[in-house]
Amino acid sequence: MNSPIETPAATRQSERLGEQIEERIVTGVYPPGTRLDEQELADMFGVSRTPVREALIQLASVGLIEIRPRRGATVPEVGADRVCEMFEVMAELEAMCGRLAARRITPGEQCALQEAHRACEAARDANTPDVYYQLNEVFHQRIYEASHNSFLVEQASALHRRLRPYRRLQLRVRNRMATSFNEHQAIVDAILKGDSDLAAAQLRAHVTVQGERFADLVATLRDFKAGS
Amino acid sequence: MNSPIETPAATRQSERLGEQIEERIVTGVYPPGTRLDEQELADMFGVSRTPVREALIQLASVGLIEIRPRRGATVPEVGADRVCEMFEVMAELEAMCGRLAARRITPGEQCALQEAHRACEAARDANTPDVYYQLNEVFHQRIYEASHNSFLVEQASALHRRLRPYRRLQLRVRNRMATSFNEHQAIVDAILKGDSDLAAAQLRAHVTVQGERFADLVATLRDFKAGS
DNA sequence: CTCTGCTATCTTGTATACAAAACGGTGATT
DNA sequence: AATCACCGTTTTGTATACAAGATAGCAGAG
Repeated sequence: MNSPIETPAATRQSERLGEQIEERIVTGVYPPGTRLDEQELADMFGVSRTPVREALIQLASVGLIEIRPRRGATVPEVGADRVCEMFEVMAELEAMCGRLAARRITPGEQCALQEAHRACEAARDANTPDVYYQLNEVFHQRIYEASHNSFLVEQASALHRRLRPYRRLQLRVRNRMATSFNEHQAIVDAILKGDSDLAAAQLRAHVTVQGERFADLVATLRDFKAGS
Repeated sequence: MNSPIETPAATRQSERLGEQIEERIVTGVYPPGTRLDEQELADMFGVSRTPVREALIQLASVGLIEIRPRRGATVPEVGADRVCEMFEVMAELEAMCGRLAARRITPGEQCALQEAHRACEAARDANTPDVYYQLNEVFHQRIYEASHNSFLVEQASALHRRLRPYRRLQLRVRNRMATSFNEHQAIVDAILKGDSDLAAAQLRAHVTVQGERFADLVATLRDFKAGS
């Protein structure tokens, strides 16, 4: 009934603009520190400044950009430490999803979860990280939904989305796909077994690892920079 | 250094408008279902529609109002079940704050926490629920900050703020103040002892109770309505 | 009498115009 | 030569004007 992605009557320009700009931010087209000139964006998208401003305000209130009064909008420098903080919170949110899912998951959702899991397995076997990455999103989304807490689903999804670029960095780390899948397996087992504490712990660890990988990566980059 | 309330260079009108409107929503001046007419608000605040729109968009992206394209902004009917979901998430966020605080709190923050706690005690002894309510906010904020995760502080603060009206409902429930203070005591003890698991559990319970109280209240109201 | 279709009005969404503040550059002074 | 002050330019913030979609009321048909 509800199609997963719906933009039916998204009549509002600013909505679309917001998504476009967000896309450019998370994909690195607008790297941190970029100044977002309203007129420039307006010209680029062929609209006036008004919808651009509305889009920027919306992005700002989600934390994706920073608007300082009278000084314009900029893509914030997201200090690595802050990203780690976000992973820390994400780990807890996912753990919570897992805990609730283990207790509340319905038979239908069990099937959906296993299906998503098997799809990941196929991507692993095919050694296609990009596909795995996408299916991984679905897998986690299934767990969110199984928590039967719509507010939690929204919060978790939002943060997950915001962390996407940093997770993407680790895509091709050695064996990451296989390791990730094994962790998924343990998570699925725990949830289906109804062991909420175990599911929470597994998910927390699964996400925490991602945060640590990110920290490792940053540290490596820093050393690289210092050494050059 | 940082004064608790600061609006130093809040040059942007929409910022101020947003706070004003938010205040009216959470205090019930604009009850759920209210239609927020842009022109009306503009006239009321003596500004044009532009800043009003910006304020509304900001509120919408935080979830405080709902904007349906071409159909205006309304204060959403927040179904009781959704509020319960929010309390469920809040409990976990606070638990996380407690867990981290127990591990990371600094001596200075220990003092600040105890100070806030003693202030609550005074309010309890004076039997002044309104004062206790305010000091309770400070107390929880202290714990947030002691987590040393600024992102978490932001998230927790935002949700805490959003749940304010529902927490307020329980202010004068019998013995609530005394019970709350006792729970606070256990939380403080756990944090100062450095027992992160205990601190998390205590805080989770402390918040969960609030959610349950709210559910009780709703159920009571429903029965009352049905019986009348 | 009810239901449907049209129209008038109102409200939202977007564009443009105007005011004020911040930024940059130039020139004078020490 | 360096620093500070002043002025012009640029950009944000707000107001107004205009276009298009939605709502409500009325009239006519069944």
